[in-house]
Amino acid sequence: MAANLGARIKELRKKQGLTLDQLAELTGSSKSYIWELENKDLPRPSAEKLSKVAEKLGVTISYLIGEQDEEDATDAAFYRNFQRLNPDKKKMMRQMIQVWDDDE
Amino acid sequence: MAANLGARIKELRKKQGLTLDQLAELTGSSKSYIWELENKDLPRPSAEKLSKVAEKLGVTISYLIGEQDEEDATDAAFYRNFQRLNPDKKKMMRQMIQVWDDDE
DNA sequence: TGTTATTGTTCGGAATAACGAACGTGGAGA
DNA sequence: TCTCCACGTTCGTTATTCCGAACAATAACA
Repeated sequence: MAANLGARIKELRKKQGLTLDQLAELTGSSKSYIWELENKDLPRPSAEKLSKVAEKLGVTISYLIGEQDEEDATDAAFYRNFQRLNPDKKKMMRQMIQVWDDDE
Repeated sequence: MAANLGARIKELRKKQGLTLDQLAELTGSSKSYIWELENKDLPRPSAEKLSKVAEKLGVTISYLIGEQDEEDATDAAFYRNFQRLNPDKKKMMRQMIQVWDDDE
């Protein structure tokens, strides 16, 4: 599972110009463990740890685990916008999707 | 962290009328472990396991861990439905939100 | 080049995730 | 009441997480 979890973390970390130590500090982990996440064959981190890492790197856990591909990024962006809507507008969107969900 | 993770899992499981065995089967876990998640003082499940549990229960990991409140969970549910739409419908939703995003 | 920080890597061990299998419990029906 | 059966709980074991601290490599600059 997620043979590329390490690669994704490393890529995002470098993109933000962070060292292992810094990311470790930010996420309440040790740098040796962050290194393991990036380099070990089969990392199976706790949801707690990975959640913090994902948050600091600005992605979701699903993305890191590999359940989400690049294409889903567009959807994720839509979702962030949706969340900012006021309750009335959210409600309208929900109703709309309800209808569409039924056909097909 | 997440003193209520167990409570949330149990609540959602019951709401769906699932037994420990059934949820275990659905998520590739043992029932004894699902029980531990629900009842142990400080469960610290792997992202992998929790991800599957969250998926089957129709919520996000963040919600289970307690980083998300009820409203966010509703939004997340909406999002999952959205993702299942075909591209055309997604596009319409995006356009709609675009307009609404502009005002105010 | 030699020296000093800075960053990355390895290692041993304590804590615990996750399992299977045994055991307890409550409720439906005879 | 007694039996059966579905469901929940406990327990012992193995593998893995996650840590700190030591060690290695790289960068920066005289």
